[in-house]
Amino acid sequence: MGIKEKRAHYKEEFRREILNAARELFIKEGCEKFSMRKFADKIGYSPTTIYLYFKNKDELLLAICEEVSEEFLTNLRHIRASQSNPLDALRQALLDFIDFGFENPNEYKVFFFTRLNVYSAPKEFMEKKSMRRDSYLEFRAIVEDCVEAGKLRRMDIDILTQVFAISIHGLLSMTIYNISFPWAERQVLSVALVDGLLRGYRT
Amino acid sequence: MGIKEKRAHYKEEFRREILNAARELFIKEGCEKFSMRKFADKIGYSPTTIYLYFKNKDELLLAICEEVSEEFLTNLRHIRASQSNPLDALRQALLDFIDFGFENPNEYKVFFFTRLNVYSAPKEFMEKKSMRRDSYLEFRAIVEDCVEAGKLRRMDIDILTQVFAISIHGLLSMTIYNISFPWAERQVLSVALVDGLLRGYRT
DNA sequence: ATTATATGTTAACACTGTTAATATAACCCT
DNA sequence: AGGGTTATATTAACAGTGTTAACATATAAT
Repeated sequence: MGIKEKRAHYKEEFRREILNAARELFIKEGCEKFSMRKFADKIGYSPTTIYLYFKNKDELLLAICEEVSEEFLTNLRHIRASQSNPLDALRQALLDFIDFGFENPNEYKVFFFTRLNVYSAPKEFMEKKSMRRDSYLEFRAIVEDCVEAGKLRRMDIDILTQVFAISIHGLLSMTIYNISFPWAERQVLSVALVDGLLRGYRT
Repeated sequence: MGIKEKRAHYKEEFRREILNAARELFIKEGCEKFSMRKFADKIGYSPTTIYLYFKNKDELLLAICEEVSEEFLTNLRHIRASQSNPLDALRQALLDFIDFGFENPNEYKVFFFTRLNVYSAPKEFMEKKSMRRDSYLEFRAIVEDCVEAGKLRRMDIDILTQVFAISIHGLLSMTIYNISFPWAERQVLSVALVDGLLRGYRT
C-alpha cells in the first residue's frame, strides 16, 4: 500500500472516530443541544479540526443519519428474509420502526429532521446511492410483496409505501416532540395505528 | 375607565400589534429564520422592548400558535355545525387540516413544533384553557359523533382521535420538512391517506 | 414639585456555526 | 540530510443568536 493511500486510510479512520463520538454525544445530549463547539471540546480538539473532516454541521449530522439508516436497512432485510407471510413482515417492520423511534428519540430526530437539502433535489435522492434511499426501497419491497401476494389493495406502490411511512412518522414525531400533550399510552396507540392502517388498505 | 385600566388596555393593544407583526414576519421568513433581533429591527424597536411584552421567544411563538389554533378551532366548529353526516364532517376536517398545512407550512410549523413545554405538564394541558386544547376537543367531538352514529368502530375516542391527528401530522411534517424526498403528488397522497384511515376504522 | 413607575434603549454576556490566518508536523524529492 | 511542499491542527475573528443588567426618559401619583 502506497503511503498516500495509507494517509487517506488514516484520515478515513479518524473521520469514523469523530463520527462515532458525535453520534454518542448526539444521543446523550439530544438533537437541539448538540453543538460543534461542545462536541469539539468533548473529543479534545478545536472546533475547526472537525471542519477538516466534515464540510459543516449538516454533513456531520447527515453522516450520523446514514449510519442509523444502515442499521435500519439491515433490520428491514432481516425481517423480509425471515418472515414468510409478507403481511406479517410489514406489520413487524412498522412495529419495529415505532419501537426504534420510541427507544432512540434523538437518533430518530436526526434520522428525519436534519435539513436533507444535502440531497439537493428530490430527483437526485433516488439516483444517488444512500442508506436512506435503500431503506426506503427495502421498505417499499415489503409493501410490494404484500400487494403481489394479494394481501393489500392493488394501488400505486409508492403511494402505499409513503402512506405507511408517513403515518408511523406522525406517531413518532408527535409523541417525541409534542411532549406536553397527554398522549395515550404508546403501546396502545401504536397497535391501534398499525392495525387500522393494515385494515384500511387490505383487500 | 380608570387610568390604570386604560394603560393596561394600551399595553394589551400594543402586544397584539407586536404579535401580528411577528406572525407576518414569521410566515414570510419561515420558522427557522425568524429571530428576535431581526424582528425587533423590522418593527423599529430594540430587541429588549419585545421582552417587555413577551417573556421570551417561546412565549411569543406560543402566542402565534394560539392565534393559528383559534382560526383552526373556528373552522372545526363550522364544519361540525354545517355537515349533517358526521363521517363527512370528519373527512372534511381531515382534508381541511391537510390543506391548511400545505398552504401555510410556516404556520403549521409553529403550530406543532414550538417547544410546548410551556404547558409544562401533559396533565396541565387539559386543565388550562387554550385554543390548542379546545381545537383538540372539537376535533375529538367530531370523531365521537362518528362513533355515536355507528359510522366508526367503537373504541376509545382519544385513541381514535389521536390516530387521525397523528397520521395527518405525519403527512404534513414529512412533506414540509423532508423536502428532498420525491414524495408522491400531494393531492393523491392526501386522498389515499384519508380514505385509507376512514376505511381502517369504519364499522 | 417630587417621587414612583412604566417604557424604552444601549451595552454586555454567553452562546452558536463558520472562516481566515497562522503555526507545526509530516512527507517528498533532489 | 536539507529544502520545499503539503497535511493537520490551532488561535483569532466574524457574524449571528437569545437574553439580561444597567441606565435614561417620559408619564402618572402623591
